[in-house]
Amino acid sequence: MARSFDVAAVEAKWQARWLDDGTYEVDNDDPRERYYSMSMYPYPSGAAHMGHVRNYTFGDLIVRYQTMRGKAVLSPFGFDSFGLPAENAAIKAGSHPRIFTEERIKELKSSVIRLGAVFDWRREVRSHDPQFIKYSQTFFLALLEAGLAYRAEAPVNWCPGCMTVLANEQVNPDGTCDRSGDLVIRKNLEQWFFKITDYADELLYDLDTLDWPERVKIMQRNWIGRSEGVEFDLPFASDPSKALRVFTTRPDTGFGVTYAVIAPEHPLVGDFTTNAERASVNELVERATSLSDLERMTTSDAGVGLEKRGVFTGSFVINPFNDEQVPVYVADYVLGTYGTGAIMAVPGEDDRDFAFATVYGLPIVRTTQPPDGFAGGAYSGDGRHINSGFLDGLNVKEAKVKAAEFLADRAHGVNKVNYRLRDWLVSRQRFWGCPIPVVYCDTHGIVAVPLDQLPVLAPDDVTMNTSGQSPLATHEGFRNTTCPIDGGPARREADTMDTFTDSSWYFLRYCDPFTEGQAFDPVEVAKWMPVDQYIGGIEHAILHLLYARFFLKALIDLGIAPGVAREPFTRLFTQGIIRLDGTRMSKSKGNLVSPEAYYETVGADGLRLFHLFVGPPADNVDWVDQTEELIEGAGRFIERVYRLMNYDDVNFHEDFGDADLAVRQAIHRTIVRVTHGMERWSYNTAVAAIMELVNTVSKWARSEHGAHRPTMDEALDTLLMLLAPMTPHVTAELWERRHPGVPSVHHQSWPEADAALVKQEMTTMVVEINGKVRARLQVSPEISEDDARTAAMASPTIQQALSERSPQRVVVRPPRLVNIIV
RNA sequence: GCCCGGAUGGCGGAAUCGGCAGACGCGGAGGCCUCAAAAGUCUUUACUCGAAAGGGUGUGUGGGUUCAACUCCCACUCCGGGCACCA
Repeated sequence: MARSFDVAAVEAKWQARWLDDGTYEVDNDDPRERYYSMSMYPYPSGAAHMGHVRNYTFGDLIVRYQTMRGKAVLSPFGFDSFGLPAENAAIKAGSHPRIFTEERIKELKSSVIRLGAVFDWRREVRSHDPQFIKYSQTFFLALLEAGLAYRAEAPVNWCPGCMTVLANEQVNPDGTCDRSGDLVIRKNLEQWFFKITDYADELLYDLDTLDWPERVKIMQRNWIGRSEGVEFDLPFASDPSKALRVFTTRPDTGFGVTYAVIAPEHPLVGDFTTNAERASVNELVERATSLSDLERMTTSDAGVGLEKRGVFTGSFVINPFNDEQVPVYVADYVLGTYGTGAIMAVPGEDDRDFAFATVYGLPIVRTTQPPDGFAGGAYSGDGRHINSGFLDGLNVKEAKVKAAEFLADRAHGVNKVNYRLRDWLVSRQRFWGCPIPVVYCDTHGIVAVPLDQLPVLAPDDVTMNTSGQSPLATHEGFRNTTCPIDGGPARREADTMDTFTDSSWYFLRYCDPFTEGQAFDPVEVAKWMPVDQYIGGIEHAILHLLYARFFLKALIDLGIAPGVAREPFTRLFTQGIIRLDGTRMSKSKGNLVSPEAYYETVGADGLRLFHLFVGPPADNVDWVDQTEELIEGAGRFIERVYRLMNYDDVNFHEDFGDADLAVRQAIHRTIVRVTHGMERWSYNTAVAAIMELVNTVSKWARSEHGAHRPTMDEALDTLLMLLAPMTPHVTAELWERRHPGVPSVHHQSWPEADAALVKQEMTTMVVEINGKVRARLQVSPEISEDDARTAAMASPTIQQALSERSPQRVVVRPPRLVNIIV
């Protein structure tokens, strides 16, 4: 496209100026009302791709808009610079991940600047910065001291591809690694955990206070998986002094218990197994515990026709509800890590139990009356209880209460809440992460590295192997140290922390990276927190957002972070993804579209405008052939604005006429529409409103009648201000030309609409006959019901359409509509 | 299987409350400008019957509520996403 101005030069000029002038730097003692807007800090993967562009376009629009609204806007940027890709790339290239990472940061940073996105770069954060490491380690030790970080042996998810353990959150539902796609296997290892489960309830209930997309909240609720139930004893039939403890959410179905199941990992498996059954039980236990989760699940998938696997232990327990003996099975569909690791099985009301009972020929008893026509197997809905002794006739809710009381009396029953959420496993057997700052001493065990010795930094001369051991473990100089307590020989922890630890507090560092010797001054943090608007990808709906919420709550409770808000992100916005050929655009898929080429044609402004206009920000964008034309269209629109500003051929006149008044009204109605769009993430309609105004003004200015000059000035200035957050370069340039020596358009106050001009003096009223539009009348918006009726009936077209017919009923809704029923 | 979200012209999408369906843009068609093209500009563009005036139909499908439904209710189809032995 031939441009009437040098887009690249104009954009370069303004980008340099915003940086040089520190236009978007904001001080902590700024007296204006505060607004904290941030996008999720990116993993530095090199030059920005279209997904970044889209993300930062929205973020930048908010920063510039809120600034024009008179607020002190905190707009920070940083890099999530620890992580596996850099380490793997460094191994491949025989280089160091730091070198690799810092190159990528440079690329990404410059392409973010090239987009025209503005930040207070003095606050830039990098996870691998020694200062940042120091404070991550400080927080680890604070959690350790408070008992919120602990070391335990646990069956963990081990990814053979990544050569590290993973958090539960990083394992896909099919049992593969979220990152590498390898099949994750189970290993028993000693690992570090953060006790996020202490905060399960708060993490659940505080979701209600957040202005977040509902689906993100739902995902977190499901992930936390709170469930209320009863834990109670099933006594051994052969030795009533011993019992199998089980957890259930449906104590009301107790009369339907026809067997019990114990997980293969359960410590009492041996006690239950009779000699006759020992061989088959051992075989099942061995198989179940050595299988990957994927294999374990695919061979026994619940209720979808695949056979559940289990064996009879030879023992029986007594159902306290009816004193009947029921057999105990070992089966791999019961998890050792949830509840008590054992269940009462109710095939009549539970799908999984039903499937198992069907295969093993176990009795099925219904205890809830299903509705008429119910054709399924297990029925888990509400209904009247049957076959249930003292519970008969009650509904589920009533029966639960009574059954729980009964169990409390008879079977050591207690009400119990269980969560799906597990503690957060933070150890990683990798190099490129924050070292865990503890040493192991033969005498004193786990000893924290003293604060004055932080940060513990990894040495550079480490062989980045992929042996499955932490690379740091083989570096003797690092590994061998002395015990801080007795000075005796000790070994350093060789694992590093999950990088989600870094992203759990970086937003606090942004608030105050200036105070020496502290991660941040809580007084300064309190000025900014919580984040007013957080923007990022839906892929972080659970992991990052849950961890960060936990971390802030913990830091507040430890007295480290200020307690101004126990939730870090008041409003969350998750923008849509960009898809190419139906799949998500990503570096790993190699289907990236680079923004570079567009900077040469339509500029960053054109690209930004396209992203704002193409559809609702939350929606996904399919990158198709037509997309190029849409981007061209955005560029064309900017051209039109540019030309409109250079109004050589306009016929100006002095008198203010009706046509000029109409333009003033259009200007002020546009202000309302655009402001509205800005406030509710409806940028596509805000852009449309501005386009309409440009069309109106163009037509008017070139009309024979000509334009009233002050009105033209008002139109052009307003247009520039409304567009400024969207296309910041060209608007800054045009504003400067129109108003030399006056502060930039970005320093102007957001325009306010004049209510008198927004008000319509005439509006269109529709007249319908039998719900079909037959006439449109111009009426006053304040028209009375009677006048509306009279006007409608008097309309010639209506008269004609009615002819002989007489209205049976007339619905009048002034000033919008009159509907005549005949 | 369960839970969310969605379905509107050739395309992206618009329509605070139940009250003018299709704003705005892309694409298409035609005109102007031009030696010609590009750029620009003007007109037109849901479908359909009609020469026109004018009429009919139309927001995934089928029902319902209402004077009036893209919007509310019920059932279903398809698409996207999440969860999936958590007892």
